[in-house]
Amino acid sequence: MADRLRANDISPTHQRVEIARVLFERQEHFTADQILGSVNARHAEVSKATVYNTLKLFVEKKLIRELIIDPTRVVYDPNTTPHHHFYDTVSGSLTDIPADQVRVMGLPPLPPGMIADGVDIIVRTRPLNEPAMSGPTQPE
Amino acid sequence: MADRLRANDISPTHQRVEIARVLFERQEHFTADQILGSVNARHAEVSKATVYNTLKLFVEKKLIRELIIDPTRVVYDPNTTPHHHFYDTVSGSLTDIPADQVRVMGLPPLPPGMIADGVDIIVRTRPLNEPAMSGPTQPE
DNA sequence: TCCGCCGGTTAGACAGAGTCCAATACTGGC
DNA sequence: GCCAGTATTGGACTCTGTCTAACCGGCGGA
Repeated sequence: MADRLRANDISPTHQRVEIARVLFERQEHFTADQILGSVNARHAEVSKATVYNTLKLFVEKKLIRELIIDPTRVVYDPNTTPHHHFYDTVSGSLTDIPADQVRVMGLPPLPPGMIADGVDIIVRTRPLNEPAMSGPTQPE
Repeated sequence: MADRLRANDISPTHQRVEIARVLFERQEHFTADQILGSVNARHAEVSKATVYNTLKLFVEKKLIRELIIDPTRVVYDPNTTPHHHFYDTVSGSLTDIPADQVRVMGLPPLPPGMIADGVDIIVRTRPLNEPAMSGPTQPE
């Protein structure tokens, strides 16, 4: 794991390795808070500030992606292959959609002087029986 | 404007009408805070709580849409025709993309027991010269 | 060995968006 | 005009994320 960080130009401190371990061993979507909890679960030793610093660093170095989907919290995604998401507006859970099958056609040209930074597709879903969507996210 | 609210099953109180006026007269994207400011620009007449209550109500009644694009604040969109967005990650500005030309192909079937609630496409852009963004998402 | 540098970490204060609550004001139907 | 139910309100509160200033520790140089 330390090597993986080194390969991405990140000096592998103890804390960073712990955080990377949480992110990459279980290939899931995490909030900063969940990572803070997971890392400190056994016996605690990473601060909130470091978690935020480290996540920001990992995003910069493209080890993870930041997902803006839930109005209340940012989610970090250790899967950096191109993909999109199903978002269950009731439970708040995310499911990956591999991008290689997906094709988007008919997008207009970018505004002048701009270049694309990425295309995100979010398919919002809800359980069949659920009355309707009023408020997103009801975690757990 | 009162009629427009009544037509959507909303009793048109003064506050709601004021808020609706801000949203629909200028056809732009607004944050809750901007609306609070706009409505109270002349002299204070609507409280923060009411702005949030009303926006939530309007979303429920489908007079406006909620856009989750910026990590720090929700944006409300008075344009309810199907459309997507360019998002300038540097300036934060949003531009509409009419949906009628856009076609998405190859999406996998929904997870079992789920129905789609909508598909959002966000094309993140940045100015040509801008040194790259530390911010959101980097697919493709 | 000792020293000083410097990147990394930290606690806790802080900021901003949004929610909650209990009291009060208003609206609409009669 | 009265009343019941609905809407509004200020203010306290929560939560996520940021900032700051102190501190820690590894490493190179003398």
